[in-house]
Amino acid sequence: MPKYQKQTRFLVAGDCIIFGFDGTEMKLLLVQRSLEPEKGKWSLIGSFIREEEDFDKGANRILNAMTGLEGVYLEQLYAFGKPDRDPLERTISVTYFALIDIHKYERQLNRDFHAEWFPIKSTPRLIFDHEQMVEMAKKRLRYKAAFHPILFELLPEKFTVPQLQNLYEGVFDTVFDKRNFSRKIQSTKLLIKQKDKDKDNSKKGAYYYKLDKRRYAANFHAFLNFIPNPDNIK
Amino acid sequence: MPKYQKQTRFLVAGDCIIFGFDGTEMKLLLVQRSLEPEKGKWSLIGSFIREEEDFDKGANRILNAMTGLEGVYLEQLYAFGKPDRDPLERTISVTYFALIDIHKYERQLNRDFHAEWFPIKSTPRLIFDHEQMVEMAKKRLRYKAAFHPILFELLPEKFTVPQLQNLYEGVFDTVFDKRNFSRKIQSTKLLIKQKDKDKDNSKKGAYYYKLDKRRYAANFHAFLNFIPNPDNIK
DNA sequence: TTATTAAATGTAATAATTACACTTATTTTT
DNA sequence: AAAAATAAGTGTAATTATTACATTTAATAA
Repeated sequence: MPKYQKQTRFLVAGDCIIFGFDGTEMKLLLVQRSLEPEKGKWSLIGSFIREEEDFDKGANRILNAMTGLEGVYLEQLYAFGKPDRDPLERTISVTYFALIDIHKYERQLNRDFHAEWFPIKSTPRLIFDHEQMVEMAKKRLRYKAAFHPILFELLPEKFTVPQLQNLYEGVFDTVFDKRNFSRKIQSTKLLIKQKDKDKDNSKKGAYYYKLDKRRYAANFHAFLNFIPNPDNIK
Repeated sequence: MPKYQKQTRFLVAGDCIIFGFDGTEMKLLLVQRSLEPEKGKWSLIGSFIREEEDFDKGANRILNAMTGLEGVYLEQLYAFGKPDRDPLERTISVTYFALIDIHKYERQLNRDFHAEWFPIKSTPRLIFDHEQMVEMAKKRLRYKAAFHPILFELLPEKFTVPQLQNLYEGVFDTVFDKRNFSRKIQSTKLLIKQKDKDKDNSKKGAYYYKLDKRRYAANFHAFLNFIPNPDNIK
């Protein structure tokens, strides 16, 4: 192992795969790249990691600059490092995936970038290896959601059981029996029923629920096996 | 987002958390560091990533240099990037965990390093953030092993059911009922019973089994929920 | 008032998990 | 040669979780 002095140093970027849910389908927040190469093409949101910040901090900075949000669910996904992934110069990308309540997103916060939500089922071509990153993020999200109540991070404070089911169905790209789904979700005791209903999506209206945040924090790890077989589904 | 030219470049290392199983307990392969800072202290096996290689290739190179092995199970764990994790100069570490058949390891392959197997329950102090890396690797291994038949990677070609149970008990730091364990492992149909027995560990002897590699490859993802609740165990 | 829509709810059959104890093969001891 | 010791190997019943499946209800629109 040689001395530090002889080693090559690399550019390191942070890229964020940002998921949102509009009540009906899963979406991905993308931007049009503002610099060469590939200027104007669709891209994940990213930036170079700065000298004094770690990856978590960098990812939070990137996310905040683009959405104005703080305290968002953010998890390191993978480090991508093919030597030629950026044709201009070798750049490592440490990727994070984020789950945000789409309603809290402030449109066009950052005037320098054109950002847009795309349904995950119809995303545009992305630069470099960003499509591979998105695929990996989708897979990781499925996995995590099969074992932990992570998808609540995508919902507003008040939501209905049918909305929740839509969300799970979107993530797992399947349909669930609503009686079984309801029983299973209720058995977690994470939901607190509200007095009022959402009347926008049906005549009868569906009761609103709130997440029991205390239980959520306490049971996050104990939620395992919500979806028995995420790989086998469908 | 600024131009590439203004950005800082960082050193990037690959570090490997290498697990082995000696038939009785889980072990970790560590080396005494050969360069300053912290020269002579125990450390994970690592090296700087080279200009032309990606992380997977780097991790394989590191592993091969230290053990002589190829085609080993190797999986990216996490990218560690605290600015001060290496006091000499900021260095990113992309970590990998490896599962090897300890019997295939050739002792003192590399004369430059003093490498040693430690029981995972009694490892020495490690340099930098390497202990944190090991903790994360242990946790990831548990998770993965709860859902996929990954632990076979640690076993020799022929092994007995009691050995396999020891392995699972070591990884999950618990004990299982041997009747239930045996039934569950047999139900996967991944084991092929041999005619001969291992007589070293008991008077009666335990039948050897081999892994059905075809089924293993085909069902790796479908093995889910072998251990229902890895977090809750014990 | 009737038709329409989506929400809410229960039960029986099947499958998976758990708890639990004795017999067997072999070697070691007396 | 018999008895003791050791770990391997095996079965069953009780409990719990999962699946499959259809009707009623509340509210609005026609």
